[in-house]
Amino acid sequence: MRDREVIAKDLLEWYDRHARTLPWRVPPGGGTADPYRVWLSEVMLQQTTVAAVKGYFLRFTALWPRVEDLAGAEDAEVMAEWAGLGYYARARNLLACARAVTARGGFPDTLEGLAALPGIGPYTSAAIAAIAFDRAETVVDGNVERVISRLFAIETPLPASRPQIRALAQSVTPATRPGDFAQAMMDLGATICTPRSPACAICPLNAPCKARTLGLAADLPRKAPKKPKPQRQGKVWIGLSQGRILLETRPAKGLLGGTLAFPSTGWDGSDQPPPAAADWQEIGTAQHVFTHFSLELRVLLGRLDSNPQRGELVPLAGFSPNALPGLMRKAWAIASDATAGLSDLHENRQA
DNA sequence: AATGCGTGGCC
DNA sequence: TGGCCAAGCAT
Repeated sequence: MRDREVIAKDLLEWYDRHARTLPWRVPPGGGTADPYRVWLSEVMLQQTTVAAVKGYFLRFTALWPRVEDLAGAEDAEVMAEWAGLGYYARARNLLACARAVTARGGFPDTLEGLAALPGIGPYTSAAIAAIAFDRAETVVDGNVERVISRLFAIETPLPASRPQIRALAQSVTPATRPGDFAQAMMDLGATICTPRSPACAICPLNAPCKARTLGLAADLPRKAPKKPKPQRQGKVWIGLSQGRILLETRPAKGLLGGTLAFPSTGWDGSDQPPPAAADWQEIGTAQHVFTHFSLELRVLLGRLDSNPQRGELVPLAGFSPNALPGLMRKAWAIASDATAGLSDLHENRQA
């Protein structure tokens, strides 16, 4: 048996004993999983931790058990359920994908067919093809990049090393149980071959691992230096009027695209006046860190004198901060604290 | 090819 | 505590 085959065999034996139990997962050797659940979980897991995804996955599948159910949901409903998970383009693409899949009568079962759908790229198409359709596709995500970089002691920094990593990952992908192999690589990366202080002593691949042999495991993969994060500033207006609160749906593209939000300005490239005349008072500052900048958002609270020029007044009784993205939840929390004595806000807030 | 795009947890 | 990191995709 060749070295590369031994790697797959040893990893699958480890997975048979140590696979994590996850809501979207079929036990090792249990065959293929429901493509809808595989797809939904993989999209949610893009750049997102398992711990953060679990609750969202359970709520989505309870609300929409089949892809046809999700396809029939309203845009705003899906955005509200996604709120807090981040990377909101995923939610918009999720719905577009569900509708495309429903229109064509089910998920395509090939890499190329899957990759043509919105929100499904090289990683996700390979994951669905392998896990749901038992195709011998090679899945390359952040875990696989780390495991392969160490296994073969690749010292070229990411992202330049990607082509080499992909070729080596393909060379260890087995023809049988490709889905279990993909999930095994990810479990290994998540639990043993971790970014810092990898647990080489209990790793099923420690014998063939070149980085371990060279004492380099914790130093790989090397990465190109990151750019500094600029600091941005902005304002957000939380407007109240007769038991209603002023909200708007953000433009479909760009920062927090398509999410429900309080009107704001200055931090996202926009430069806007207050959305309405009101006794605006600055009550605090929300601190938030996005992928490529940090933000100080000054929170203004006011009672409207007249109808707003943008946004929509929504009854407080029908408003839940859970439908807002994280940044806007922080702004709301500041307003909520500042008005602890005001009945207007709190009689409807059963936190 | 490099950049834009969230959030929470970790040490 | 601030930087780093997590099952990437679109453009």
